[in-house]
Amino acid sequence: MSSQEPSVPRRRNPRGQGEVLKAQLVDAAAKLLATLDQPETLTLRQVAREVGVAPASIYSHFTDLSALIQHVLRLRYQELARLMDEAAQVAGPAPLADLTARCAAYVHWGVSQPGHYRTLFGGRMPADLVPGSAHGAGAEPLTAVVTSLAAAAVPERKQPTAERQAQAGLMLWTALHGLVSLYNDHGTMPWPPLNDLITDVVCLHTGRPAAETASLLRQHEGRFGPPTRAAHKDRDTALLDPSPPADNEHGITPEAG
Amino acid sequence: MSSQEPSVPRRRNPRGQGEVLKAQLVDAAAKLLATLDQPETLTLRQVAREVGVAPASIYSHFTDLSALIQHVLRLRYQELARLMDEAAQVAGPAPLADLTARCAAYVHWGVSQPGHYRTLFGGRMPADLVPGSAHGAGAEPLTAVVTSLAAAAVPERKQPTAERQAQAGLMLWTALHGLVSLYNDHGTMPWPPLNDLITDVVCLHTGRPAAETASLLRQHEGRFGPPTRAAHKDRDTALLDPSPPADNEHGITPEAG
DNA sequence: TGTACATCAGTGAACGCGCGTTCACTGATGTAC
DNA sequence: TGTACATCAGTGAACGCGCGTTCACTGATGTAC
Repeated sequence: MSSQEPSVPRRRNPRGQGEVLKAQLVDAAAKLLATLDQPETLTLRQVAREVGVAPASIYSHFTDLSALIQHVLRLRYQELARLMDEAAQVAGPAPLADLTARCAAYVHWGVSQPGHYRTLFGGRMPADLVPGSAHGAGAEPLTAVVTSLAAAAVPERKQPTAERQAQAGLMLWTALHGLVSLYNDHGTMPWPPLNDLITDVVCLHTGRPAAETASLLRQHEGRFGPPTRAAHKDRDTALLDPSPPADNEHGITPEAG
Repeated sequence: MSSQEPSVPRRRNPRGQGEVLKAQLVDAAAKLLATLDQPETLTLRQVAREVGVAPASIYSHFTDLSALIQHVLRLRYQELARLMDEAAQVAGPAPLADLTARCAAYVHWGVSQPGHYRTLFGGRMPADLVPGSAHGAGAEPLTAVVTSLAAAAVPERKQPTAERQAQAGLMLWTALHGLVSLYNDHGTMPWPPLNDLITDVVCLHTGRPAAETASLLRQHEGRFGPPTRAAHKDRDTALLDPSPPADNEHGITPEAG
């Protein structure tokens, strides 16, 4: 779709504005990572085509496709951290509100940008493209969740040691990650509304009643767009219930029989 | 390592034994899917090399690389279903024992065969290689877990409607999936023992006390090998704690700074 | 005011690679006569 | 018992593709004299 733009062959940037192309490359790579069915197959030539530039031109700005991708990665981690922090600020200082807001922001970001989520947390990028160190920025938002969970848990669930608190946080993170991953990868399943699932996760891990979390979640309505997925892949798999539900907007029949 | 075997150039199978190569191809593909860092990049020529055969020879037995992979997929789903059922049989008829056994089998299979787990549940195989329909066999073991959970939950957690039971099962599955995925993808993190995490998941989702599940899990010791990962990737990422713990067998320092 | 020059922002063609797929083929072996 | 033939189980070379990377280059534009 955006692969050919021969109509406007792109004017060369004026002298001193070389950085403009760099920004365009970052934007194009981000768009492709978000869009591609398999972000891990992103190629240097795809980025060049997207911008309308010769493949060799990328080397003026990045040593590598790897350097470009890592640049985008860092931006996405920052974006996610910012979104989670903003949601928490809107929610107010109460621990459960803080936790709910952060979890909701994480999940909604993950399902609205499946390609980016996969790139950051899917562990699928080739090691030579994205070394482990590139993920360091992912730690910050997660430690915030651990802290928040420790404060929000119901009294009889409070974890005595820091180690137990870390494990509880880890469990919450694995739950959120599993939710986003399966939601993105198996889109044709008859999923309940996303907010119901987020409510469930938060309740399970804090011990707080569902009504409390659910009403907190309603505060955020509109912040993350509609509670249902925006872009639906019809290539996805149906594991639990292969027959499409009648009254569900996710019920697209897979054409592969 | 197994890429070159020119010493024994492979004897052609005798007449009537053409199916032998077919089995070898399936074995080789399975081995590569289990071994490869990125199973989704498996190529037809890799399989041919692994067996020591010309790439064209594969077409005598499968129309496609896709057909070969789908064949392997079906076998893996069957294997996982069998392992979960066997574990449940050993555990006995008590609902919590049944559930714990199935969950433990799922998680241990997933972390002992990261490549296969990714292939089956990672949602990463290109759509043209693995259509959604190929995952149909994954439904059976999961519905068994849903049933088991509905029976094992503590009285005040019993879900009233079938719909709510399905959602509870979905949540349990997402938790297990998140656990296996993160464990496999972020191996350098200081993970607690796997059985502690399985215990946590089962407790969170049933409401049963931890001691009960933990003792049930001990029954299975030895069934799944040691509770710690067998093969450790040092390319993995460190999200929560980048510094290697002193007394932890997972603490391999990533060399990428 | 004119002009030589340096620099900037890229280009275009080429390279070698591994890939999926095709096609005509080969050589051993069983079988009919 | 001998021999022509059909079949089986593959092979080997070639194709066109997209890829990352390299290299010498081009053409506009600012700057020093």
